[in-house]
Amino acid sequence: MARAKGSGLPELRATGGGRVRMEDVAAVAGVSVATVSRAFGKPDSVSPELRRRVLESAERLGFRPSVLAGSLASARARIVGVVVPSLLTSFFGMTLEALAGRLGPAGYQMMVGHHEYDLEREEALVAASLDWSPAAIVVTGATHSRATLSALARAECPVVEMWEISERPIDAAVGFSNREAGRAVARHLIAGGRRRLAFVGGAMARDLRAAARGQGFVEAALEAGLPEPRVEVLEERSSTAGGIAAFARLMDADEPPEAIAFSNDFLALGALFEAQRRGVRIPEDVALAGYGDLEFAANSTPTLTTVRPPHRAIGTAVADHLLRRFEDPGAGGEIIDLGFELVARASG
Amino acid sequence: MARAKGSGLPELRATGGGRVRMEDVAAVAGVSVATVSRAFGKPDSVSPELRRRVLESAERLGFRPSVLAGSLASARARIVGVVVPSLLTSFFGMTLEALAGRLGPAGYQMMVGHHEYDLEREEALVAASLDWSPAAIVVTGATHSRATLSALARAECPVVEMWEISERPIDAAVGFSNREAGRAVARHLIAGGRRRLAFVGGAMARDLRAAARGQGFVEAALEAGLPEPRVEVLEERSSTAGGIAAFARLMDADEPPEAIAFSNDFLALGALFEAQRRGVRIPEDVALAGYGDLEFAANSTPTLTTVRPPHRAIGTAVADHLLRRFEDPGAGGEIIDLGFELVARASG
DNA sequence: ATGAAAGCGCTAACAT
DNA sequence: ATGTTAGCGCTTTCAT
Repeated sequence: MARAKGSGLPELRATGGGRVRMEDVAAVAGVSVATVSRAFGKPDSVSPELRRRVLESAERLGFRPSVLAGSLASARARIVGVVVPSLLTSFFGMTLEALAGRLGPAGYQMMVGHHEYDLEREEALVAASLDWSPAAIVVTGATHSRATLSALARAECPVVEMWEISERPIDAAVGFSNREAGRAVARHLIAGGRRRLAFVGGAMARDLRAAARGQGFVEAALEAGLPEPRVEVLEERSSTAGGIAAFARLMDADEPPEAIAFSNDFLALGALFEAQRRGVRIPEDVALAGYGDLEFAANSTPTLTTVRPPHRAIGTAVADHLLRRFEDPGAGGEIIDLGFELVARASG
Repeated sequence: MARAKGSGLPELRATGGGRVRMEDVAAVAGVSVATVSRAFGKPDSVSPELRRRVLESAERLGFRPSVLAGSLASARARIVGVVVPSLLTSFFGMTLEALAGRLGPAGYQMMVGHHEYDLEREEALVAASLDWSPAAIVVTGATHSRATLSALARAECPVVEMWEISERPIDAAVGFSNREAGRAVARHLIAGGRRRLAFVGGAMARDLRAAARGQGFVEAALEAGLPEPRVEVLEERSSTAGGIAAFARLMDADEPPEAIAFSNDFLALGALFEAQRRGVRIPEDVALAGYGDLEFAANSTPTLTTVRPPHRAIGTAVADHLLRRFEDPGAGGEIIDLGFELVARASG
């Protein structure tokens, strides 16, 4: 792969093999590589005339800076590693879209990984992300393995934990209190006159935020002087099938609950399906509440009472926080509580 | 940030500032950087003894190779750029999870971007991906802008188009025929004795695969000698709200259809909700069919007839195809038709 | 099997 | 404002 070296003649390079480098652009524009680099990186530090010439030459040659080389030289890659539990739910999808929506235009790419609520896999993903010297790393939740924690603490970039807020985050946290969300649902159901409550949680052993909601739910019931709610723990996460099974078990008990809260709207949807089959009236016979405020919750028959987490807002806030810190490396982490919203509808 | 240079003493480096480089590991292990590089990159080319020493020293120092530097030096980054329309539906989520599930263990990271079915945004995402010199790039669908097409054609890496198969893909294609899927639904409904058909499509102007299904649906109806199906095009994609509105419009018409196919299960779910409200019996009064075989389709009341696309299989097949080509750079693109499955249930 | 040395393509001091 | 010159931390010939 022959290539003209040194102060080349300002000719167009032959088509074909070999990538176009800054050196080539510099030669054609009649400037140094530093100027070309500046014209792209900090346009204001280059005179309008030269900037024009550089950009024009670059355009003519079809030059695209190698972000790999740029990252290595500047010791910072415009990558943000994002680690979420799953790519299947619209929850994290919303957050990712909001995140990418702000990060993309700012020139940052997302490197995404998912771990199915497995802390060991999270560990591997965090390590893999860190290997790229990312500009920042975003993880989900406030609970991590020892190794993840120390890797994150050692990281030379901003670290944000999202979807849950803890008192002492590693660096920054953006989310809301899942426990409070659980309490809010219980209080709402209790205010509706229900006394025998139940909670159905999907994969709470691994999904610690669902577990936190369940915990808050039970707490609030006890504080209100009600009998301890029955808690059904499902193996799977968020499936209508799980909701159907749990609903059936609960309603077939000697003393069926008067209200059931689910850790996910899909679970509640399953209960709606099963209630319809059984002729159980919602909310007359039993009140139902979900979590997530997925699109169908507002349109089901009956419409579903649920909790709306700040999915998009989390993504936007994380992005804004990071962009601010990229601009001002002096800025530190912060805790941003975005809250949640209880959406009372017909089901309970 | 002081750092010992030259042939250092084989001491442990001081804690704190500065990253551990191969040079440090080499010094401690008493070998050259080349050997350290080989010990990590091609372990078989290093004697067992030295390999052990290198790995041990690396471990002791907490050394992690800079993949940025490695990528630059070898001119290939272990990144796969993946561009999907959306991160909100489990369709692409499934594919992404399957893809990451195979690519991750092989040492490749996914760089994900979404474009909301906007070909211009796809163009930008493809360009941004290419800037990283990825090992491969995966895009969704077979239709792209001129610029995207030429950028992809010029790319020095495998390019795979997924979720649709075309006769002449840019390089490789993994998916199924959306048009055939539409035809299959129509044939199924017709076989059930329905003659007045309708199709409800979400955002078909942009979601070209949904449009292809609609086209196939209409074609099959005409071929069967039926009157041309009414086609309702919705602005939004896949919402129960849209399904409700379309169902209402269709059923309020002078001659309501005997069967309705939707471009998405959520649309059909909305119709189910609305039918329940109106007391319209499914499938007695009107048959309903969806697309996607989302989890709830098997559990709704009534259960939903739908088409199951090979979401996971697409991800796995794309990953396998790529991994094969990474091993054997001589291998070329291929067209992999994974088919789809019509799942007949109670709704139609 | 191992080492020496030359880059990979760019950024960032440091000069001018 | 622009150019010169070191690297960034690896991989990879090419020797030995």
